[in-house]
Amino acid sequence: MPELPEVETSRRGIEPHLCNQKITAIIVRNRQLRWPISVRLQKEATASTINAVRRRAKYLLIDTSQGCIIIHLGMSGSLRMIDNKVPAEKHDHVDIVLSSGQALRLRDPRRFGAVFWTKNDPLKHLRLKDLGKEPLEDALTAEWLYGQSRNRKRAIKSFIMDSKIVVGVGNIYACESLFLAGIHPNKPAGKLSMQRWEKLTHAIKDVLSKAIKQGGTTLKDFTRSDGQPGYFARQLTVYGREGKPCKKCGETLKKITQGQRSTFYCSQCQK
DNA sequence: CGAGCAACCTGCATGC
DNA sequence: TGCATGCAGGTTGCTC
Repeated sequence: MPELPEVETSRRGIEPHLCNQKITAIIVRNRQLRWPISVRLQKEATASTINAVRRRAKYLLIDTSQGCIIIHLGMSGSLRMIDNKVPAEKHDHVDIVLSSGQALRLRDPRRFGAVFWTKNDPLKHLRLKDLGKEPLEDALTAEWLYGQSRNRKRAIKSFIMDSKIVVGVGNIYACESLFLAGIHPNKPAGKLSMQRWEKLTHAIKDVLSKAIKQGGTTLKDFTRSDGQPGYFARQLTVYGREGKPCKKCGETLKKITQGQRSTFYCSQCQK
């Protein structure tokens, strides 16, 4: 159930185990993910060498000497490093087996995730080419968001979750960011003042980077077969806390539905 | 442009 | 114990 911090935490966890390794085999037990896994993946990536593990939005990019493996974890995907003798369990769909004797194993019960293979620039891939700004990069500024939001009537929550604008702000962190910035989730994006955009931009960067930092400390060993690599305890202020008191003012937190997703907020703190 | 909805799929909590 | 229901951290793509 990964949002951007989980994906970045996964990236950091697997990177040292993957870099400079040769891929000796790719085992696909079930190709039917969000999009079917191409047979070319096994044919063309086997025997290649891994050069780097990058991230763009919630996509992991495994650069190899022959092309790039693009992985999205969807709602329920997780990655871990395993000893390649460890038997696969029910939802373990893909193993990327390495010369070290380890393998990168993808588990995804709901199969909303995806694995793509491309020989071209992965950033030009159909699923990546129209993605918006990275929230943690300096290029994402309040000024830019303010400009993008002018004359837009969409609810602010749906606006910041739009991956054509800014990537990586999932349902949890959208709720948390809006609370931190004191902005009502239904506020039309185009009506936010520059000052409030500054607060919100800061809140988004703050919430995401703190979650990554926390993931980094909680996630010590990505190679163990127990535990749940990629997941870590979150300290949430509003998400999932409807009916409970606001940690700031004590008001009972509310839950509404926006675009088929649950939104949690405090009607006192967020206007 | 944007709201609303269905779709992809499985697991889990809840209530009867 | 079984069964039905509703919900879940993502994303695409359609209609109106």
